[in-house]
This record gives sequence, structure tokens and C-alpha cells, in this order.
Amino acid sequence: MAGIKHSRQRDAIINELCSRTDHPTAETLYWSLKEDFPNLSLGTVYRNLGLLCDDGSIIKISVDGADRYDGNAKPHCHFLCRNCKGMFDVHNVSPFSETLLSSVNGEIENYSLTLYGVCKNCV
Amino acid sequence: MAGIKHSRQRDAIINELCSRTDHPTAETLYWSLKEDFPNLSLGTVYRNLGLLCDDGSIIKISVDGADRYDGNAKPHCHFLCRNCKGMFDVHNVSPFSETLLSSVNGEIENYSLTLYGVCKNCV
DNA sequence: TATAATAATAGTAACGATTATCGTTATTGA
DNA sequence: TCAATAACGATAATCGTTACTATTATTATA
Repeated sequence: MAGIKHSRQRDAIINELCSRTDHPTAETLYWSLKEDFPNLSLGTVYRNLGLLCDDGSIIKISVDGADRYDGNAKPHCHFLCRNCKGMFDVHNVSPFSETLLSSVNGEIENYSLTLYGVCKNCV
Repeated sequence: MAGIKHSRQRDAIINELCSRTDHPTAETLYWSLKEDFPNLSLGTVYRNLGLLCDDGSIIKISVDGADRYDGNAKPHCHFLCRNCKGMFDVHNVSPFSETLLSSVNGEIENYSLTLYGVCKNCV
């Protein structure tokens, strides 16, 4: 395999991201991994998240403030609570109606749907 | 009216934003308005866009890179071309199916749906 | 119309998130 | 085991955005 090497840090980053469903920011991941890698660098986290996004194995979600990452690369929707800032998956649903698909002037390759509101935990 | 004054700059900002459909960034608006307001400040653009978002008369769209603004505050979808970076409105469509609505653990107040792909202009 | 109160501005510094740089370390294939 | 080099940690630089402050413009009132 030319050009790509393994690293304990990269394995730990993807492992940590995929083991949680809270769509953490780079910095959140960084602090979680600090326990096992006391001198982990935030730049390393960003660099690896970028690489993983590029090869399509994870997803970056652009939101207000710091971007959040999702270890589940299969397209799906998210719900963002304006109270607790928690982001939850909304699975197994296609948001696209026939009318929507027919009114787009282009070929849809991907999408990002974020719903905003207050989650059930926050009443 | 307590606390709010008019300003030529604010009027021009909302006027410019509402007269175009390309979902400009703050900086794009800034340069467009520079002609009429040679010493307009970028901070003024940001401040007013923020105020207008707060009172719900415009919308901010979080995307990769600089945020984009939409003078049309009525919820609707967007299509972002990965080639020309153009952002187009997708009108008169509700993206929500019954199955989606029923699988959300909270009350939906708003949403942001961006479709990614290549627009017809870019083949 | 002049005046006083104050919201809004321009200019600029500061900030937070992210990316780039660079010398050192770890991984890998021979 | 060694050489080549990808990845790292530390940190500087960049970018988008917000905050600060002295000045200007708007507005209500006399």
C-alpha cells in the first residue's frame, strides 16, 4: 500500500468516533483520547478527521460553531436540540419526496438534513 | 419604538440580500455594497445580518467555509453545486415524510436541508 | 430648526476554529 | 536492522466572526 501508514492515533480516533453516537466535535474527541494518548495533538485529530472525511468513511456536519463528526457515513438525518445541544440520529428514513426530487435542477449525490427543536429529554 | 433606529447601511444590506438569490456570504454582500458605501465596515455587515437573523427576517445557512445568508426566511431547501459552488433554492417542497416525522424524538421547530451534487449548468 | 440622547457606524483588535509548517518519531518494507 | 517516509506533536498562521471604542447619524422633543 503506497503512501498510507497505520498509526495508533488514527485507529484510536476512528474507533472512538464510531463507538459513540453524540456527533462530537474535533475538540471533544481530542479530550476523550487524551486519557490514552496524553500528548495527542489537536492538529492530529483534525488532520485524521479530514482524511477520513476525504475517503468517505466518516461525515462532517457543518453547524453553528464547531463542526461535528459522525462515524456513520451512511446518509441519514440529524436532530439538534436547541436546549442541550445534543445531536441525535434519525435513522432509516429518506427525507425525499418525489416532488422534491423532481424540482431539483441537478443530480443529488448527497444531502445534509438537520432538524432543529427541543428533544424529548428537555421536555 | 424604543431601542431601534434606522440606518442607511442596514436598509441597504437587507435590500441587497433580498434582491438576490445566490445566498451570498457576509463578505460577498460587503463587496457588493462597497460601491454605494465606500467606507462600509465588514463588522457592520455581520452585525446587521446577525440582528436580522435574530428577529427571523433572514436565515443563516451553515456550510463548509463561510456561512451563507438567505433573504427568504420561509423554510425551504437548498441545492449546493460542488463544481461552481452555486447555491440554488428548491421551493414549494416539504422534505418531511410521515415516517420521518414519527421517528424524531422531539418537536421540530425548523430544519435545514442542503442537497449536494452538480447543477444542470455544470452538466 | 436646534438640541440632547443614544443607536449605529467605521476601524481595528481579539477570538475561536481550523489548517499549515517543521523538526522529530513511528511505521513499514526490504 | 536499516532506510525511506508517513504521521506525529508543538506551534505558528490563517480564516471567519465577534467585541471594543471613539465618532457619527438618527430620532424625539423643545
